Amino acid sequence: MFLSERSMKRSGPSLRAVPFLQGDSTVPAELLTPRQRRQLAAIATRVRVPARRLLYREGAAARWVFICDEGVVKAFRELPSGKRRVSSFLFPGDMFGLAENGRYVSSARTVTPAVLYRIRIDELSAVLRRDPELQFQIVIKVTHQLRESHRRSIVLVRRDAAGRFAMFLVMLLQHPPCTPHSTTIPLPMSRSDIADYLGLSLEAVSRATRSLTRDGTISFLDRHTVRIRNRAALDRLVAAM
Amino acid sequence: MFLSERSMKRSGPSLRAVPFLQGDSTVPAELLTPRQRRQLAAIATRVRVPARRLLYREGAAARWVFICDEGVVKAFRELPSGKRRVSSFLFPGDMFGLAENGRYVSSARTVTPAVLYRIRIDELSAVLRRDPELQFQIVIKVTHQLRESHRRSIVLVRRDAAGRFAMFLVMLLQHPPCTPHSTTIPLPMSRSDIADYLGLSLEAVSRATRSLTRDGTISFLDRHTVRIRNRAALDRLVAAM
DNA sequence: CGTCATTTTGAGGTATTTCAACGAAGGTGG
DNA sequence: CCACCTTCGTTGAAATACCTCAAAATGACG
Repeated sequence: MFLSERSMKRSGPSLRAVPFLQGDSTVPAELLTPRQRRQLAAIATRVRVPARRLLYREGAAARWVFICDEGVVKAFRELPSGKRRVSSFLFPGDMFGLAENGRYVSSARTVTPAVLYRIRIDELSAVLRRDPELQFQIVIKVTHQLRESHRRSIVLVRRDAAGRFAMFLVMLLQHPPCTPHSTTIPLPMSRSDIADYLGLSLEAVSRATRSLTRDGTISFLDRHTVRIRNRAALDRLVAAM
Repeated sequence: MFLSERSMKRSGPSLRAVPFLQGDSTVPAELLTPRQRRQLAAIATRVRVPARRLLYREGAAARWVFICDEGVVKAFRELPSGKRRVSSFLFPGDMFGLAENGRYVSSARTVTPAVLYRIRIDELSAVLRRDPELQFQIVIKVTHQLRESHRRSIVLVRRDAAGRFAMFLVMLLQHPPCTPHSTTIPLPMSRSDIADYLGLSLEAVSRATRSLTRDGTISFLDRHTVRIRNRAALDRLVAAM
């Protein structure tokens, strides 16, 4: 299916999330200890996947859970009308493929070339039941993704395309290779992926980017690289709701 | 703070969710065994809360996690503009109050009189680490809520108010006291709560309900009770996207 | 039964969607 | 290396649907 490698080569999967309890970092941190990573690595296969490759299809029998190690993946659903909705982008340290009744609830496709850890669901279940400490980190991670999903709901309700796009950019700043104050942001996904994620038409995204470019808030080095030129203006736009 | 009772009176908290692995039920099932419920009950306080009572405020130090046993609760955030967004309604069997860095990420308020299990976060952490089987059910529950949040994102992107409201009704059919084929649905929350949940203006919700009433899809027995008169039309509306 | 909050209704303004067409980019084969 | 083709992205103009503001009607509650 994919090019796979012995999982020993690396230290094992990592999970990034903000935990329940206070620890004054605002940046999502690595949750797992080296021991826990090795434990996951023992049941994981590290696979290297080219860009635009379908990982699984909505409704298919779910055998594997994935953890993203490098690259970007999108989880999406096709609507009856043929429209597509991207329910989330998965970045390094994100987990995806958690099923419902043994079936995937959305499809997944790589956006860029990616390196993934692929873990059989039954093996993961077994390991988690054996290692409460590791499982606790999974609880934290899933909860983190739940909070992110709630935040996205707020984005989707905004009526202005530029505001939504601005929030999208700030969201990307939370993920590697960005830091919260990065000024250059890679946009590996296509405009229509962004549109499907933000619940806008492709044209609306295009007009929003153009509008932000024209007023000097951002600029494009190329189509897949944004430069923030006026962070204050961007933050104002994000807060204007 | 609230009226509290010995937690012994009942069998303990219940959690409802669709598990990862197949089990051909489409209806969310009770996850916990009687033993697990007793275990949670041992560290939980059962509190009876009047309607419209604030449970906690966004940003406050998070000491407790809640599990809804009876009634309906809303989790919401206030936006800079003063607008309100309801991020979720919590029904019996739902868990809420999971914090980020020791702080609640949204406020919570009872919609109806409610009975809640209140559990100290540190005690819950301790119990979960001690009981992997129980913790596994928590993973399933949080994952379930994550999927529901993703489904809601699809609702929010719809442009038509009537379609969003129709999906809201169908969502309510998933929760007690409804069954998937119920024809009478209680709407305990106010129109503006629904508006804040669906990302619409209060007026848009009102017009949507009126429109659905006029064409005979639904009718109102009173303002808080909907009767589905044409299920096929409702389902068509839900699917039209 | 009166008061207050909630809900409904009306009219105009605004932003996005849709439809259509053009321009740019990337990949393939001659 | 160039031509060609397909996909992706940009731009323009009209239609649609919701939002906002304002006011009336309904219902809840003491």
